[in-house]
Amino acid sequence: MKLQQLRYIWEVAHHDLNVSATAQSLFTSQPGISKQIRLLEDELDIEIFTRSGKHLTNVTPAGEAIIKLSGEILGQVANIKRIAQEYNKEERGELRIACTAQLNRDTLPGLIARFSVAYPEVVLSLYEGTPSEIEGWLIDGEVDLAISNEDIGFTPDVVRIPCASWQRALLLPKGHPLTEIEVVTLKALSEYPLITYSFDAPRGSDLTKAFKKQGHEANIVFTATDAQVIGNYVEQGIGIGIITAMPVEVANHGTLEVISLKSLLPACMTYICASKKLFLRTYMYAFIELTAPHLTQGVVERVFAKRGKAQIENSLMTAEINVQ
Amino acid sequence: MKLQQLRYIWEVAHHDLNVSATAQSLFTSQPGISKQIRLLEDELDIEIFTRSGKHLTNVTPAGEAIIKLSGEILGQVANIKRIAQEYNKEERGELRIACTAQLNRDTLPGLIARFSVAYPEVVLSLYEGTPSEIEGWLIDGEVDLAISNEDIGFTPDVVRIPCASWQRALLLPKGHPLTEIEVVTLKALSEYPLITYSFDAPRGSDLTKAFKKQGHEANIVFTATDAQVIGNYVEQGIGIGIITAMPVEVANHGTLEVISLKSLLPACMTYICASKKLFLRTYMYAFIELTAPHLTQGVVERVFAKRGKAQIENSLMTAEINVQ
DNA sequence: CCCCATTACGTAGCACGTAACAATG
DNA sequence: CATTGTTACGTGCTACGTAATGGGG
Repeated sequence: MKLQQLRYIWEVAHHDLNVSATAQSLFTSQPGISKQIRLLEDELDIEIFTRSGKHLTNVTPAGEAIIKLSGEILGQVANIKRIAQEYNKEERGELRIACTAQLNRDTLPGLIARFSVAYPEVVLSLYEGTPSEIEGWLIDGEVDLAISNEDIGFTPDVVRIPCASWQRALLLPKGHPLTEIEVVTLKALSEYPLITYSFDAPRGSDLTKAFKKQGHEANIVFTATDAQVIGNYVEQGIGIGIITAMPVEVANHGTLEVISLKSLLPACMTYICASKKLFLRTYMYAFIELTAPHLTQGVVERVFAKRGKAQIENSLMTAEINVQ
Repeated sequence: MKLQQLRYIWEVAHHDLNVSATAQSLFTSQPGISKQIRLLEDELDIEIFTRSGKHLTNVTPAGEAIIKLSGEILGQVANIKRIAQEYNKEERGELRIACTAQLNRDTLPGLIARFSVAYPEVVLSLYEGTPSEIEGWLIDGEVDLAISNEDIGFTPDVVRIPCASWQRALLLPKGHPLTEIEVVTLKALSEYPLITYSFDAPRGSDLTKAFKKQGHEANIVFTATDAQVIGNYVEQGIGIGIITAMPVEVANHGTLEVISLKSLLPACMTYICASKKLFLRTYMYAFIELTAPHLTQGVVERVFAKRGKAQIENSLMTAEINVQ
């Protein structure tokens, strides 16, 4: 059994069982992969993939389990490399970050700018996806850190640390009826078409959940990835916007009005997540600390040392800083 | 990076940094290992071992971390092989069991006899050691299952399942003063020299703890590995014996008397343990079930699926059967 | 002076690439 | 017929073993 063989079966399984495509992405030849997989199957005396003629059609149950373990092994091999680099005081390294579209526009650019000044030799890769996709990438070890503002990190092997919370706000055209009301209610909001962020959280957006909880239905007619776009459509009269009160300003000052929904909707939490098995390099701790100043290396190390997610949440909710 | 290189550094670290001895135990040449370690160190650009002249003298901090990860990787590789054999419906396999001396004499022979009738093709290895040693073997993956009657399994990655509890009993020469007393107390026991099992539990024997709890001191003058030997020395008048009321009979019927200590000392619990990361083959489940009939594959699977030791203890203490 | 790790060197094996082949849709 | 996996084959690398070398205790 060779590490490459494990890598090959893992990669093929993650390339829709297409060996040719896998070979291309690994910059090697297709027969090489084919042969190594065959050799591994011979050695283990088991079929990992089912074949129909000249096509890989499926993964056997045994293959399923073996590919999963292979993924963990490859992750630990990557950790060994990280450890070596870290003790070697290498400034170089790699940092793969996943985030949602919203954060990608509003929050990350600033973070990344500051990070890459401090660590110019770290190669940054940024992946944008839905919370579900992000969670999958974390589990598969395809990204190192993830930042999300919807619920994420329910898998036991993913550590989730709350790093900031944002109040929501209502974005209205000037003179809209709701600007006249003293106290805006969910019931009132449910009577207007809403524009908010695109989401695809594995357990549903907490916005829709908040409406449901009071027996109303959020009538979301349009979603966009960032506040600016939402503002534009509010201006067009498509609906009223619900955004997070992020530090970035919406440019449409003249024609729009912002009303805080602090008492009406739950705060929107931003989480930073990583696989519990990841060996964290110094620059990774540094990046986490950039997202929230109280998340020092010591704090994060303690979170990772703990088992059981409940403990983690408790220990951090108290330390959490509420950024408005 | 090759799997063999990881194996080599792990084995060398577990052979007192003696490369020659490691080579012998792996049936390979010493220069081969030496070279591969060097190659790995070159590739990672880091020292794993410190050398003074021609001797390996120490493990570097980085080496420490890398060797630990290597151990986990090798364990998962072993799991892949187990998975392959299992799905291949192989009857063959390997089962390495660790146990304490006491269980090795009194309990295991019967278990193993029954097991090897059911699974004649499984190669059994039995390792006898102190609870501390046993725990180390489990963590290092040098044994698959462990059975211990002292406290063990405090490491987070070790699953501990109670499988039987035994009452303790007093072994006295006929006509001994204690046979006249209606109710034996710890205070009374503390006034006689005691003979009991050898132990080396990581947190101390629960026998001595029981005495301490009531402010007395157990005056243990002699320890032996099994009840038979203890009986012989009780017969010699060296002291009075404290044994577990195991199903095996002490042969010295004529000259000795047995008094139950059920109400005086806590029951002695026997645990079966395994690394949480171990892939359990069918015959391993079968062996566990032999130790306690209520530990069916389904029950054990559920225990392994859970995280956090607290949950495990709770779920099982209730299901536990009290064998007298 | 013994033990031990490293260096030197030769060989057998194997991973990988190119090219031809076969099967699927 | 285009795409994809397998077989065939040649080559260059490398893991491993034997033998020789050198450093410590």
